[in-house]
Amino acid sequence: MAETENSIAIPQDFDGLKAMILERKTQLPKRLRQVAAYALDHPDEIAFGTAASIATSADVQPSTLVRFAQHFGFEGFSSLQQIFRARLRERTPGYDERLKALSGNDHSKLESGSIFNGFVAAAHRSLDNIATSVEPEAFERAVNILAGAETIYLVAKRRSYPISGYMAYAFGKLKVRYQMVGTAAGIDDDILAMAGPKDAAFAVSFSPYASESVNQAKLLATRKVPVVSLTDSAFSPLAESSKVWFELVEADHAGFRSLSASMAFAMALTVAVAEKRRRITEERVIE
Amino acid sequence: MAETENSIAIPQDFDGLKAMILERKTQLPKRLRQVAAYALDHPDEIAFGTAASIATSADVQPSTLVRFAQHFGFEGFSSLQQIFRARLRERTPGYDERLKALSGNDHSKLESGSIFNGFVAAAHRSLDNIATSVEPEAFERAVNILAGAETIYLVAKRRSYPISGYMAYAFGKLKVRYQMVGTAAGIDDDILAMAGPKDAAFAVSFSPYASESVNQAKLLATRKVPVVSLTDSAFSPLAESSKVWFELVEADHAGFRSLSASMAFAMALTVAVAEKRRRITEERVIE
DNA sequence: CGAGGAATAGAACATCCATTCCACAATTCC
DNA sequence: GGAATTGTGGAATGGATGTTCTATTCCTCG
Repeated sequence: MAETENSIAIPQDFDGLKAMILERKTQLPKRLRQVAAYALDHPDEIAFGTAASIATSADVQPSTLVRFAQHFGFEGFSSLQQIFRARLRERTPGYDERLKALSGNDHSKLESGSIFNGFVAAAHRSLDNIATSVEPEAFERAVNILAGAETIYLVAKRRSYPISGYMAYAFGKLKVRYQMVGTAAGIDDDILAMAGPKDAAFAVSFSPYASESVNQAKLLATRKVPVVSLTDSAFSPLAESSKVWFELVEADHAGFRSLSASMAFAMALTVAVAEKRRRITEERVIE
Repeated sequence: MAETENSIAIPQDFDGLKAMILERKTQLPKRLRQVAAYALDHPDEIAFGTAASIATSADVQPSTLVRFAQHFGFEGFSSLQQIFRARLRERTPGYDERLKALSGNDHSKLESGSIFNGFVAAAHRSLDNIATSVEPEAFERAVNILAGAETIYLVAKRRSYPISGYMAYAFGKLKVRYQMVGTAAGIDDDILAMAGPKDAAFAVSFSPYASESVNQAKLLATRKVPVVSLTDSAFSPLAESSKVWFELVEADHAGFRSLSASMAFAMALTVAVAEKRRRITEERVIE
């Protein structure tokens, strides 16, 4: 038997496959057309089912599925199935278009360009996730806790440090009293000793969790200081010390995780807290 | 062996399962907790993978996966896997609807929600701009300059400080020698006095330009230190001191400019420099 | 109408899978 | 500190899976 298709490219994504199926469906033999119709009508079934179960549903033989896949250039049914699974994986809206737009620009021609593109794409993906992963109610509670605090303690190390660095800058501008923890070594405990129930803390730590940050958050929690935290897993040791915590998974490129979503989150939180404070103060003045 | 759980209901959907896992995670044995963390962090992997492949990824034995499933009342791993698959099934349709849902999501109903949405949107806009505004050739030149330097001096103040803060962290991880300028007051001049033509500097400053940063960049330029800079206007005083400079306009929300694009840029630059260095070193070794 | 070739069904096969089982290690509880 | 219990790793196993092969059926065209 001659190779059915090796001159024309094998579809790499679902859209490409769909287009190819539609293009050829009239020339397809009876059973294969039957499979084609079923595949486009029940893509989820193809993604999750086994060849046997799909064959039963589509009322064909398992071998027909294999032949179908091979007709479109795949090695077997399994490799065709990957296309259907990938479709479910990449559910983020607008993501595909963005990626295509990126890879189409002239950055990719140069050596360092793909690195640049990669990080921009990772940042986009992170931001796409953040809107769904952060619950508005939790955000509101976090804002209330921090807005009610006399002093806000900022806990972050290493990779998370830039985030608290920004918040420190912004809080300063907005005239919100804050205290950074962990800038100079040794005096952290003294600083934390001043914190009390009237204050609040914001801690950031991503895996691998800096043990210092975790311990400081724990210490604050035992001192009845309400802690709001930002982390990347429900299993983060930070979560247990926190009154409110946010799970925020940053996309990565080449193993370097983005900070864009965390940054956006930090900005929003900072400004929302300042805004809330302003309102509280005004109400007090009126009364 | 006694039935682990038949008094309490078996989770029927992903949210229920997630809640139960979080509830019990502290009591879970070591390996099972490992699986729990992996499962919640990589739900897609669980949905599509085989027990063997997942076990390898999560660094446990396949049998551990089965025991994990049974601990939560499932008959075996396969039935637990159904939960993860159902989760993907349910949230497939409607790319367009999803996009709309995002912009009109329930964040906006709450007080602080619009602030949150605003910052995420601003970050997206910034990133959309960055790909067009940064010229690949310039980026390549910047990478070459910094990769050739003995020590990289990082100059940034105030709002830009988090950017150099991240770069310092990443350079440290990547074993690239760097020196931050402007951390402790007073000794900056001494630090800068050590810089020479063999080194290079990366300066970040957005309007209103911190006069310190501008002056330090000037000083470095007169000492023949090549300067790469990131700023937001062609008229920036930084530009004249720089060998290569990038104009990067961040979108803003409520007057607070995003940092997401700058951050992505900084990450890309950092990694690209490290990558280039690695290559240079390898070539030297070969010769 | 009947030969030739493609398409198909169904069985056979080799592979891979989830699960079970058991010996050993770790932990807990007297 | 020893006994009992629980947790863990790794091999064994029975079953199911995707694929291949071949006999048969179904078209098509002379």
